[in-house]
Amino acid sequence: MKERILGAAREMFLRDGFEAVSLRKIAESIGYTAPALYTHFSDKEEILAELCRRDFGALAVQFNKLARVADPVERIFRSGLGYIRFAIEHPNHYRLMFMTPNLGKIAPPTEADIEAMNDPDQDAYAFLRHAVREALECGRFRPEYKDADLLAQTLWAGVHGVASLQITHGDCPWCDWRSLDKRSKAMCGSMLRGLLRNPDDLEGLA
Amino acid sequence: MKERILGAAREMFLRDGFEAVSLRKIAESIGYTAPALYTHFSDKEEILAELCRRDFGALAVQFNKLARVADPVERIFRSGLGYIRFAIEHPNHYRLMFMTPNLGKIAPPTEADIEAMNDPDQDAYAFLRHAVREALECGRFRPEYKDADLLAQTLWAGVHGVASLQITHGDCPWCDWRSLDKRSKAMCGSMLRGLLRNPDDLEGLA
DNA sequence: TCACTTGGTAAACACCGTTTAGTTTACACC
DNA sequence: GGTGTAAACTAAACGGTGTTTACCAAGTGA
Repeated sequence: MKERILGAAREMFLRDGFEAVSLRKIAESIGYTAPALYTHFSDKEEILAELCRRDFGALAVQFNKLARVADPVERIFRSGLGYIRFAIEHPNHYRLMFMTPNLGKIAPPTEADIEAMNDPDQDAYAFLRHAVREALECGRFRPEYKDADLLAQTLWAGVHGVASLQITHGDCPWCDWRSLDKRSKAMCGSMLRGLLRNPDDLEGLA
Repeated sequence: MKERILGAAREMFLRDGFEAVSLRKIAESIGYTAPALYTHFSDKEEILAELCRRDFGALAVQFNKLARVADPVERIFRSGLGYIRFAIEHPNHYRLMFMTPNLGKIAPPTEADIEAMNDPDQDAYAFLRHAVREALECGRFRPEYKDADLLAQTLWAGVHGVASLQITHGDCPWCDWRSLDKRSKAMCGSMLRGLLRNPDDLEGLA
């Protein structure tokens, strides 16, 4: 039934990418025929959307394991590096979740979703925002930065930029890339130092 | 002939996106039939690649007009904001050029391309690297940052992150985005300040 | 027993990128 | 001038796609 479809679809999407997987192949791999999928999903994109909804939580779990550090600034720094590593280790998964503009048409979040969105254990963005808020409350950031959401969104954009450029153009012969490790640390280091009230807080991390 | 194909393809790609445009529609719009395109291009992606090759230069031109500022740090800051604005004003164009992983298979750059790649007037990345190098030579950056390419790539990734997240998830009901303007300035401001030897250099820009 | 829903199939529709075969055109060469 | 050849184009087809339609079989409640 529904779970088998999602399982097969996830495996194939992650291995071959969204566009390379056809409904016929998904159906065949679990012994069904293509139109059968339409009794459970309204179209191909809804399968993708359902997978994304579920896997956002999994990313957050990995996040929490990865970055249980007392100091919020160090936690943000490590989260950034971990985020990029996650993206590069699961490029198709990452592309599915953060580089495909198909979430605009999915249903708006339910109340349960909103609750999960605010739980740092279930949502990676909430995890980041929580750390930012902690650092803000300790007065670690410069006084002109007060909005935890703005800062979290900016930090997220920074690591997303490194990750997505690597995924789409990492092997482009036109680009003379520095190593991904250097770029990741330069991004997390420079962005964070630019936010900090005392730039020396970053000593020993970069 | 070839120019008419490219002209029609550019217009349709930018209006409807790469996947939504079929070879038949391109051909029909200029009075040809689909297989005729294969006389001039080996496949659909080659049309895209040729368009990208040409339009990279146009972006650089817009860049040069936009940011003729003496101070290299201010120039970098303004370039970043201009870059994001360009991306958001031409989202399909931007997606074509920087968010589609199809440039790996196009031919490696020729000698003329390499020359253009190093000319700040013709290549936006060279423009950015040139400004970074200038700032480096003036001793504006912290001593641990010495590699102009690494810094240029990091700055590029930062603005690309803001732009691409806005394009793919800008109207996502799950995300409670701050304004694009705030996010752009927070990105360029924090990243640049984190690189600067004297953070006060940024006063009056943000 | 009978209506009705559920979950599936086979066939078809309208496309897609691409290939093949054949046709027209123009131009170089003996 | 006749002829061979290459280029530019078309009509038809191939295999594939997401999706719809029509139909069918099993289960369920009245």
